Amino acid sequence: MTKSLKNLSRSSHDNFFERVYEVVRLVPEGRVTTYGAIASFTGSPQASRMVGWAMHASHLYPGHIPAHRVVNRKGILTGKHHFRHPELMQELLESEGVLVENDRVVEFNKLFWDPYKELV
DNA sequence: AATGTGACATACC
DNA sequence: TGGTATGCCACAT
Repeated sequence: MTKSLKNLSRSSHDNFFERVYEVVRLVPEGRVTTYGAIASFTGSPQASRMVGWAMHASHLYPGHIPAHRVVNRKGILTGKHHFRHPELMQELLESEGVLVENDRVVEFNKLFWDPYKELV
């Protein structure tokens, strides 16, 4: 993908992105959440693509954003190719105790961290 | 200024 | 069951 994203580094005013990052940062180790859940929770239920976009740009933002804990609604590691190397996402997850099999989080239903349920 | 393109999700053929 | 269309929003062209 050809997007340099360099301009994002100046966007300290990006509410949407920041709210996304805020939620992602709250995901505990050993748990995972989804693009859709974050989109809903941040007020734009249909902006899940933007959450993916935010993850892609997350390395340009201050602080640590555990982008590897965000998967799609089936628990598939759709974003793995955007890490430094394709297996890093899985490695990070497994280092937290999240097992991954065929690019899918094992027991995704149990490990799913729903902001609505957890952040009341 | 307008159009295309996504680490997605849903609704509807 | 499976492809297509669309919403969302930022960025590239």
